[in-house]
Amino acid sequence: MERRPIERVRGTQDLGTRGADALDAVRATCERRFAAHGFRRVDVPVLEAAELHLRKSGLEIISKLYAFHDLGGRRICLRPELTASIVRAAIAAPAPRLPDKVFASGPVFRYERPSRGRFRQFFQTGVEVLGAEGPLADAEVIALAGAALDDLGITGHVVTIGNVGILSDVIGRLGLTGRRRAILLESLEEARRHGIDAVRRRLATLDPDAFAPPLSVTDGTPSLPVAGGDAEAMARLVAGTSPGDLGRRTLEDVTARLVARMQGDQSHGSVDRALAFIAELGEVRGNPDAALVAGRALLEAHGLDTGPLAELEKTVDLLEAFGLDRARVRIDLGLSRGLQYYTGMVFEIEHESLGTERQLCGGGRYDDLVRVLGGRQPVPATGFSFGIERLVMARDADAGPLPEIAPATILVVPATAADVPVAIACAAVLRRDGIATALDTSGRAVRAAVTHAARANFPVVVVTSGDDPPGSCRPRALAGDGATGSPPPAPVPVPAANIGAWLDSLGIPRGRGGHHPERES
RNA sequence: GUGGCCGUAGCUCAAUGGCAGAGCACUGGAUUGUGGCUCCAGCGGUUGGGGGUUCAAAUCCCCUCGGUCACCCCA
Repeated sequence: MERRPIERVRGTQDLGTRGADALDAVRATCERRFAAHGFRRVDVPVLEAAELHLRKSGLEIISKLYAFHDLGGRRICLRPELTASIVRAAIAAPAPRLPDKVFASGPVFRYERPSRGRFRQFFQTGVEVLGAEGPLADAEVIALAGAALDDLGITGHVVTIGNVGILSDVIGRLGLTGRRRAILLESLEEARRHGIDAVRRRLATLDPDAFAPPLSVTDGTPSLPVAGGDAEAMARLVAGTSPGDLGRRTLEDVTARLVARMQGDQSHGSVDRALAFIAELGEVRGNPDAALVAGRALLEAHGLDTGPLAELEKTVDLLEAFGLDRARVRIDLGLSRGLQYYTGMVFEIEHESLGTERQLCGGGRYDDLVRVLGGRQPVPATGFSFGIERLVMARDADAGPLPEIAPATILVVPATAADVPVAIACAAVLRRDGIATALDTSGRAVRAAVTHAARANFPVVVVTSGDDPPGSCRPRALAGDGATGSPPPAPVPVPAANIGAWLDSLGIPRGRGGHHPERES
């Protein structure tokens, strides 16, 4: 029989009490902050139809999706994020009133190469505001993320804000649509990191027609080196047309119109103009004041609507009213973020201590998602998600690791084997009093049990015996004001029902969650 | 997905082709009903897994699994 231990699945982690407590504490701190701002908890499935995430995030994401066929032959996936499910649920059961402010937490899954701060299963917590448009809603969620970080004691972070609506606007005005539009939209960061030529190369690979040379007509013989057989056939058709049939239009004019009609938006000039704009847009970043000026200059130079930039400016101004430190905020018009459903404001929060995987938070506005996922009414929406494991790492870096939490406030130890029933009864009384109480079931000597209690950070140990007056026990403080640090005379019996007040007098909290004062650092 | 580094006791690490070890932790004892310190003792390993070279492998080689760092991408 094979006895080799089963190994953990790659990219997952086993958390002991310390790690699990830290994750839970950080999640709870975030959720408390969300709730304090009027957000309400929702919960959505880990399992979803793969179609949900494919439709939302595009086919590119399929390689990172944990997807499989279930026993009924349905295509299922483990969710890679929470937003899509929340929106799906909101379409299925619309909120009675908008805006609907919700938060959700839970594990998500992405098939990626694991590294420090990156796992295949990890926890997210985040908020969504459904049914609210405009800079105020955007500013609120950004500030909410910042407030949660403040609550956690995280200080070494930077908030970067962009707006993909600007580029989206320009691409639309240039008449670029469909796949080409999608490729251009997602190339913002690529342009900055690898240069505009890298984008050009990728576009040429994925969409060979994008850079078709201009049409030319010589001697009445159209030469149309446009890729695709239909273009040639059309050229012959046009060439065979007598000039008299063309009215006042030239042959070239008609051909160009036909090409445009047949090939939609494939005008190479538009693509080149879009690429040039993308290259410039990616350079606009820095502190809010300077970047906003530069952004406005760029848009005006291209004769473009400065509306999206004005919204961005308003968002940044509102952040100050929300109490977010402006020194922490940066503008980056080249920020596009990976997931393609953002339509306006986008933002991310990075932490200096985390190395390559430094992003704590990502979010933005997604006004089209409800429609994309089948909602009948368009619902403007905005939100963000934290990566909780990364929050734990950032918190530890800025404020030191959380102190260990005691298993319980009191460890009840039977004086001898014969005293076990008394100990059980005593523990029950203490718990009824709201005091987290563990029972020592090891059977070891009292001295060893007390040593164990001290090492395990129990603030109080209680020894019970049938020899004491009924309903009483002998408590001993291992922490707090009553701790002496050396072997004392044996404590006197105290009625178990009075232990709560006794704990209060020593400044020891009753529930689990108190920390051993002498062990904190 | 590409490339580099690493993997030895529960944890942190030694052992440079020649007996697999230390500290911490854990268990018991030193006062048979009360402290973390100290002292004594004990427990603890297919050296990630598999194959190869060698008289001899934790050590060298190959494969594989896992971790990690830099890219890519993202929380």
